Amino acid sequence: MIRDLELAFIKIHILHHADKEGVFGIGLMAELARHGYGIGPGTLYPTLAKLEKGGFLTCAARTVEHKQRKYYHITPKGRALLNNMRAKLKELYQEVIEEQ
Amino acid sequence: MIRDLELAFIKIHILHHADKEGVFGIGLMAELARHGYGIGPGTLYPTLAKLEKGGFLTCAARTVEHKQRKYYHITPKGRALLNNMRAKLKELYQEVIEEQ
DNA sequence: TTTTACAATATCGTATTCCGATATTATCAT
DNA sequence: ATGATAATATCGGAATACGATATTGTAAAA
Repeated sequence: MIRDLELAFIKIHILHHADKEGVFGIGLMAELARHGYGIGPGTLYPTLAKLEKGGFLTCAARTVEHKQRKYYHITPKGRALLNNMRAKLKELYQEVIEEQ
Repeated sequence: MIRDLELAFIKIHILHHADKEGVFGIGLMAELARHGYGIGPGTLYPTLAKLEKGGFLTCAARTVEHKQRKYYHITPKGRALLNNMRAKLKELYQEVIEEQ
């Protein structure tokens, strides 16, 4: 009932980070935890897979620091979604925070 | 995959409006449509019922303009949630919009 | 070469949610 | 009473959430 609100914010975070640099599962979990968001592997990995399947992210396996990771990057379609959400976020911010 | 992002924003909208004044189903649908959000009765009414059940909104039936409506108002618990989401929204805004 | 340890990703099952279409309820005018 | 309209409620198939568990890949130790 409430959780989905956080999850939505988490997804926007993911798109935003995937726009700036490659992101991978565990790294994201740590980054999100730093921001006060909790998400476990059972939710995050299927989410990344769905974002890839939907064409918003691309995936490339790479070995870094002796660890096999799947790095995700944003696609043009993903960037379009992100920009769309940015616009909605801006509007929501203005209504819910600025004008009270 | 994407829809839930909009839905989260819609729920925050609902809480925000229910904080300012009484809101009811169809009125909300029109208001949200004005903001570019689409939500049908099959989603909105269960959502309102769940928010009430969760203790975030209270409900009072009233007859206005010859129409029987169920007006929802925010509760202290709902306001706490709203403020929590406001804080997260602010943080997200700063990260995703301001600092690019 | 096997084994061990560890990091990273993937899957499973139950409970919950979404939402278009349809049904139900309430009110007033005729 | 009857009809018209506004508002709310319900149904069912498809999709999602997520803790717990399993699987895969890498490198150092035995």
